[in-house]
Amino acid sequence: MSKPNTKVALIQAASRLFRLHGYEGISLNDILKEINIPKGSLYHYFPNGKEELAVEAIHHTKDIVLAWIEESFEQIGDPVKAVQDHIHQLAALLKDETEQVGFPIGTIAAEKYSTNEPIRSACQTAFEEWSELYSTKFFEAGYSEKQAKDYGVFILAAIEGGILLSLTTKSEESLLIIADQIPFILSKREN
Amino acid sequence: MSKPNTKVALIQAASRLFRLHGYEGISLNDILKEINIPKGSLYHYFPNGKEELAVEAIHHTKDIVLAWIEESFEQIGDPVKAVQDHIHQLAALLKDETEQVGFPIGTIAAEKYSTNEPIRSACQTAFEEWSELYSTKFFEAGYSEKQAKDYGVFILAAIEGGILLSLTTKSEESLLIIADQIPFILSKREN
DNA sequence: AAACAATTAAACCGACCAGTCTAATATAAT
DNA sequence: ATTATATTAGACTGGTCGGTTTAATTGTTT
Repeated sequence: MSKPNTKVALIQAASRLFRLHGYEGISLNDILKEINIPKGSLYHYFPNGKEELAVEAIHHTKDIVLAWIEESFEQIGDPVKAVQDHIHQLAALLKDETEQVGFPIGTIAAEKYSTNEPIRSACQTAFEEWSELYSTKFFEAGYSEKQAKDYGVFILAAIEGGILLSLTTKSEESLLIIADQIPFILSKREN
Repeated sequence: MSKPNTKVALIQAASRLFRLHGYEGISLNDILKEINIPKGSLYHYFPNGKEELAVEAIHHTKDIVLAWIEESFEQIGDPVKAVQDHIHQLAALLKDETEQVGFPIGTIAAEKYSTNEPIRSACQTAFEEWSELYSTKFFEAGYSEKQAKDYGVFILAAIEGGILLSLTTKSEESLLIIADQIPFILSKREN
């Protein structure tokens, strides 16, 4: 009990740095240096080293994003506008040099999906929970069960791709184009 | 002249391995070992080392994908069906263990967009040329200039995101859901 | 065949990697 | 106060990294 602040600080720093540079692009020394913590502490809290820390960092990133999506839906009733709001917030954050969001989960998933099963599994969980959160909101807003599910997957894919394009081109344009298309995608059709 | 087969072999191997494991996930020794080439040859053809090889590998990957998209459009006139065909081929390839497509450009872009300008720039070029190829095809098929451009970006983002989801979840489902939505996205609207 | 350039070959380098280890120190329990 | 436990501290290890260097070899030109 008492104060495992060190463990929390480690997870937060790892979450941020893995988001920005991926799994192989950040060393344990990088993480430790940033928060001034000795290596002994890391291996005390995470006996299985980098992999274990990464899995917990992925869960942490997942929870942050979940809460963030939820917030847009709670503040804005209309699911179409809520998704657009979320994307607009993303675009604004990517522009902001101080806020370094990076490519949440995407980078580490792309790197390790084929070579590290615990990490791939953690990334899958994150994607599934994000997608399911969208689906739940759509279903609650009156979409059919199948449409809610398909749209959840589709919106997540478009946003993930949009973040990657915007980061790579150093421009929010891709994300804004995607936001503009959202109303046409999220229509209640007969099929 | 004559036979710079070694250089081509290096670019092809690098293209494949970077696609699968990213920039930091693959060492020069990994690449050299796979095609049995000594380190001296690599630094003969690529004096600036890993970064220079990566930039050429990115261009190579870009060209492969360009030709591949083009093929779907040439074989199938209707742009909606052509995009669907391309996505279905992608989904099939990801399932096939022998064909290792990985996450073309995406992984290396996600890793290095903020820390290596030559690589970021090469990735941006790839994304732009892919997107513009889609746009050109849409425009030729009668879409308005703005719609053609926006749809090009949107389709690319959705496909990139879909590949990432399918790889991470080890299932073609995400890509198939996206393919099913394509007809509804690519509609000729008044706006 | 002699001279020259292009290419291959691999030993080698300092830097850094994830992970280990032992000791010191703080905190809690008795 | 004393013991036991949790945590901090950082030097250290074997291995791998990207990159360098020098020499051997091949190919081309004359």
